[in-house]
Amino acid sequence: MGPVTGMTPDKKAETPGAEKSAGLRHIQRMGSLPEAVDAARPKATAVDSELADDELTNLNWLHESTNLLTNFSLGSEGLPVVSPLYDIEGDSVPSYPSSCYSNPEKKSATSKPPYSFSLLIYMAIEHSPSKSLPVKEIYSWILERFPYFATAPTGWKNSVRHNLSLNKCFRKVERSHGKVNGKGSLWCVDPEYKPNLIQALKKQPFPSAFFYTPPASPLSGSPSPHYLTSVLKQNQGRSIKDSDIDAATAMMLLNTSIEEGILDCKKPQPLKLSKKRNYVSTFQSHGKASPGGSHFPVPNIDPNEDHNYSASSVASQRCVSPSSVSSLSSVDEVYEFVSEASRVGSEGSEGFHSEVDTDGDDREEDDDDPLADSGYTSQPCLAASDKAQPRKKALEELCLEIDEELKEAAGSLLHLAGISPCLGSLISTAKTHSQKRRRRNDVTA
DNA sequence: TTTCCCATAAACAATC
DNA sequence: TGATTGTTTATGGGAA
Repeated sequence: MGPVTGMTPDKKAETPGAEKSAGLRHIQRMGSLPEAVDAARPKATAVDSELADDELTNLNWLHESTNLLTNFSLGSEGLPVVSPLYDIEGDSVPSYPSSCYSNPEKKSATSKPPYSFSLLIYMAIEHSPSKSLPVKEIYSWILERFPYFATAPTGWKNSVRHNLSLNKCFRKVERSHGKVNGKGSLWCVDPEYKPNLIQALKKQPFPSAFFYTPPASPLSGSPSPHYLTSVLKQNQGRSIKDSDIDAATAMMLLNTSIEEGILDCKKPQPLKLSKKRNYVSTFQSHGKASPGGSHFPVPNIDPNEDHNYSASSVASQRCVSPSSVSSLSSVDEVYEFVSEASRVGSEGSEGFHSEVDTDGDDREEDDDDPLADSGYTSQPCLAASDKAQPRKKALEELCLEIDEELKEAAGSLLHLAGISPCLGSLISTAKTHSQKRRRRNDVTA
């Protein structure tokens, strides 16, 4: 077979519209959880839903998410959250302290990851620095994150390859000439389908631990990741730029960060997640797939048209209306919002410990971890003790640093929320404003 | 019950 | 030659 840089003839044979439809529908289903996981998955309480309704009308979600982002890469026990992609059932990369995952619900490493192969591949590829990986590397990545596959029958590799070949989301790219090792091609995510994959990710049902936030935790009052994913959803149809995708990936990471932070918490109320087949089509060109796909509705790409989601859908499928997200009616509100977000974010970090990579022997890719890209990988934590006084200056610098990161995070989230990029400068200004205010407070304190 | 999605298995060819 | 990679087809289970 000669070098192939595009889709297979089979893929090309389909009409673009049909392909998109197919991709969407397939992705709709990609988040399916295995029964075992589903059984342990929490169901949303009515209160959760109501809160979701209320809170979706303001920017609290962003406020809180900024807080969350502060702890982006910090587990509840100060352990690094290098990746969100561990088995969400609590399995961890062996090199990590098991205490981090000492969850009563923890299952053995034989538990199957709740991600479809498509998502696993997507995450693997997105996690790579070059956003492209050879099959072997994809294997490795999956194995590293999901020990389940270490003991699973080898058929999963076949499935991975099968997915790569059949799934329109993935594209084969030729390795650069002069390659030294390896055979086969690199695989990347087709940008055209990235939004679909992101949507699949954000639709990913999460197990119980994901959504429970202890009231007293620094995440207290934080909206469930669903709030964030709702915002993502709001933008689902837009032409998602790379930055969006990075942010979406960040959200994905955030979700797991939340998980990490709550694994030790009591069992949460169940979260009822419903899935609707609103998208029609398939990534896979199975013979069973409807040919042509002409009868498939065009995927909804208009953020204003949310009819892809049932009004009765759970909070995770609700969208934050653009107006609500953009409800900052004044600069002061923006000031207040950003300032508060930054302040809370900085303070919230107190509850989290220094991120020390206890797993330095593995994954050179950490350097390219999306978390790192987001600037949330590693934030030293200064103990709040008497000794902190001489470190005040350092602490302030740290706060400024964190502020900067928060600003970026907020910017990304605002962008995702559909708020005009012009707000970025506004946020910048607000940031300065908040910093000055904090300094004043420090002085008075 | 039907339809669709997904996982899995298998066969086969091409390439290293 | 064997292993790996990539493609394709078939099939069964689960969910809507």
